[in-house]
Amino acid sequence: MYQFKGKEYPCCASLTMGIIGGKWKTVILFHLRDKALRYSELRKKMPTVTERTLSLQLKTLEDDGIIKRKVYTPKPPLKVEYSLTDLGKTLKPVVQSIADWGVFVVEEQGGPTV
Amino acid sequence: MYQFKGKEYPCCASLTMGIIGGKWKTVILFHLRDKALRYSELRKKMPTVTERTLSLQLKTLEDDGIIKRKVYTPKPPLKVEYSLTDLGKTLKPVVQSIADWGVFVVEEQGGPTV
DNA sequence: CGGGATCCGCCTAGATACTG
DNA sequence: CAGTATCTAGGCGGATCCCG
Repeated sequence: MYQFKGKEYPCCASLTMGIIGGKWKTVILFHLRDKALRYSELRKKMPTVTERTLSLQLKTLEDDGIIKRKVYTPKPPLKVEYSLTDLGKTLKPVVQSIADWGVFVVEEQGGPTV
Repeated sequence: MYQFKGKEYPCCASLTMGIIGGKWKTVILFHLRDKALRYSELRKKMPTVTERTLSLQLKTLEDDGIIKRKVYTPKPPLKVEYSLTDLGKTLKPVVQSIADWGVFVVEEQGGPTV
């Protein structure tokens, strides 16, 4: 049994998936892997996600201590940037290998435009 | 846009997650990472999964060409073994890094029994 | 032994409208 | 600009029973 943030997981692999699993979280982490991004910048990089879902996933990642949210303006219009925490940075190799495999598979079978 | 098995993904990372995402698939792949296992052996290693879900996830992974199913007996009681395909073996580094991070996190914060 | 069939609950995520 | 509120649906996964 593995535990993290009060949740229990039957396997070390499922713990990680509990944190970065779901349809969008790895995509968010992938885009934040080497620079902070504003909310609107993330939306541009993820055109098919809804505002609500993006917002929810960001909050979940923040609660899990993977990303941090920094507000720059005291009053609207707000400027908010998201970036990886130190813990989040330890996920970079994981996210990278996930992303690499996606590229690998597309290049292997079928190929993209090649 | 990335494609695999007729499905479209907005990001290379989401493609991979489309294949190994979900609550159980990485756990299955983790247990199959270096040896073939029977259905009942997988169940023992994953006590909290239901038969239906395990069966469903195995079939999905098989359809995606990640694992293969080999039947050894012509009549019941059946002996069936699951193992990684060549494509599935290319996922081993990904699954390994996912599993490693789970172990890392547990050791970092809180620690297990230590 | 290794599942398939059925039924169902819950959570994830989508659509849309609205606000500090 | 960066979200929140509400409502909804679809699918994942659980429980149970049954069959080759």
